[in-house]
Amino acid sequence: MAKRVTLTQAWDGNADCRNCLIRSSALFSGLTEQDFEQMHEPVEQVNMKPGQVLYKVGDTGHHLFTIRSGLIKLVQYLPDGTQRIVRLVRSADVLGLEILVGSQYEHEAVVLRASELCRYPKEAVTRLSQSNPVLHKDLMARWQKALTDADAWLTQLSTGSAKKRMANLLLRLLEDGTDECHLFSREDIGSILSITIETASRTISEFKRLGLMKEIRPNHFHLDIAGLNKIIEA
Amino acid sequence: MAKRVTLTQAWDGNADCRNCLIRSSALFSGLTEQDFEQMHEPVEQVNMKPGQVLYKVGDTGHHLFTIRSGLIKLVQYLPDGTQRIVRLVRSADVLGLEILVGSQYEHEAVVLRASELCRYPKEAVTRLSQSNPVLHKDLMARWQKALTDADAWLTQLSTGSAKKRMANLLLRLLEDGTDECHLFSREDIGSILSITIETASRTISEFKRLGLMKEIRPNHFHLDIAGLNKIIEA
DNA sequence: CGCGCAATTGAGTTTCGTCAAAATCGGTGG
DNA sequence: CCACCGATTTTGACGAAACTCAATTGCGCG
Repeated sequence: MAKRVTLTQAWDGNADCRNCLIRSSALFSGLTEQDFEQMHEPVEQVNMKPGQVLYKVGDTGHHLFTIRSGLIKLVQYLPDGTQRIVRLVRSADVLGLEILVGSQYEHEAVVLRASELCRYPKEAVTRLSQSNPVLHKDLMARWQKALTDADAWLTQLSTGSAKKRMANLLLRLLEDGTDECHLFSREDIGSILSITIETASRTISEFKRLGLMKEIRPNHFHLDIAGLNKIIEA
Repeated sequence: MAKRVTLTQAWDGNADCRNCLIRSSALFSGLTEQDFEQMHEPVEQVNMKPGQVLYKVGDTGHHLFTIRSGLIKLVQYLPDGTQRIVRLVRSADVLGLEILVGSQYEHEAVVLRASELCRYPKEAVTRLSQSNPVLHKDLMARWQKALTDADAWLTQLSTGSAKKRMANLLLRLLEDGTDECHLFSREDIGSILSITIETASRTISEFKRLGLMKEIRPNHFHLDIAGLNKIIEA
């Protein structure tokens, strides 16, 4: 699953980071050649398929990840055993920041759509974040983004009626630039919105009936953006 | 509201930070004398009373705060105008981290219980976080704590039945070491748990009837911790 | 073709929100 | 000290929303 990169290639990796097509998502785009030479372990690229688990709650973590493409869910479990999805991470987000502070992951990270990740050794991130101001600033920005996302998750997806929550989720899943979106299983939708799969299904059916969404192909929808916004504001 | 401290006194402030009784809550406890000398603006202590507003959403922020004592709510507003409390901050927490990245506060910060705060100039924090490894690490730890809190807020206070949420809230409000807790207005409880004030009131009444909580003095309760935990796990 | 799993739909129950009225609390002024 | 006022809280009755349990449909895959 992880494509090994040798130490010399790590400098190629450097070039990769600095010229990365998805530069905004690479953590190490601001690093110098020196920085890379001091790394004991190279940055590796990891490709994962839907359903695979990147890490679990309580795993001792040695790596952080950024997402180049794809979609991953972060899950936590409640005392009564049910699961709750607390965040979706996608291109330009980081996974595993928590291990810079503690040593264990706090979520279970499960792949929803085939994903390309970059894997960074914790030790290197810790050390370089102190010496490299660009990485330092970038790291803070990503931490803050995660926090802002968490707040939005709470206010948009966990507050109000099922219809409002669903509308918010749909709009949030819009492929950028279009008015289309992919959906995933009703079970995942349920544990995002904190509703049952039946309510999720019924709400979607109702939206289809109202013309707020049209199914183009299985789980791929065209959305009536204005209409959904009306529901949210109502 | 802000007690001015002169530049010379800022060095006293240094001593204060380093010997702070609530050391864990002071941001600058790891700073050197040099660090303090380079500061253009001193650290100030701010005292605030219930109801006062520390900052609002969109305010341009020049200061971060730590809480020495007291309790503050962070509020965001929904599209339909209702408000949602997204976090409670208390001793050892930081407020306003977001301005290290953006420039505006993302919440409205309102005092719930009389609070003593330390106020740090953004500029100093930004600069020192790069040069001082202790502050650097501390800052990351606090950012992560905010994120962990946000996740727990979601799973414990925004998921499940009103009874479970209320039980979680009560246990979370326990004064440490005791089995007692203060409550605040039903309206605040409502916008923490995302329920109406009526449901909040009814749930509390029911808990009292079941002997899960006894009102010692107004809004001050003795809790049946084991009993409340049973509700959560059910 | 049929099996298994996910999604949908239906019926009945529970929970929660809404609207309205009563009770309680805190403070003010007579 | 008490009476009165406004605001908050509590309680009640009703309706709407969401959950539960169950049956049905639809779909992918062997």
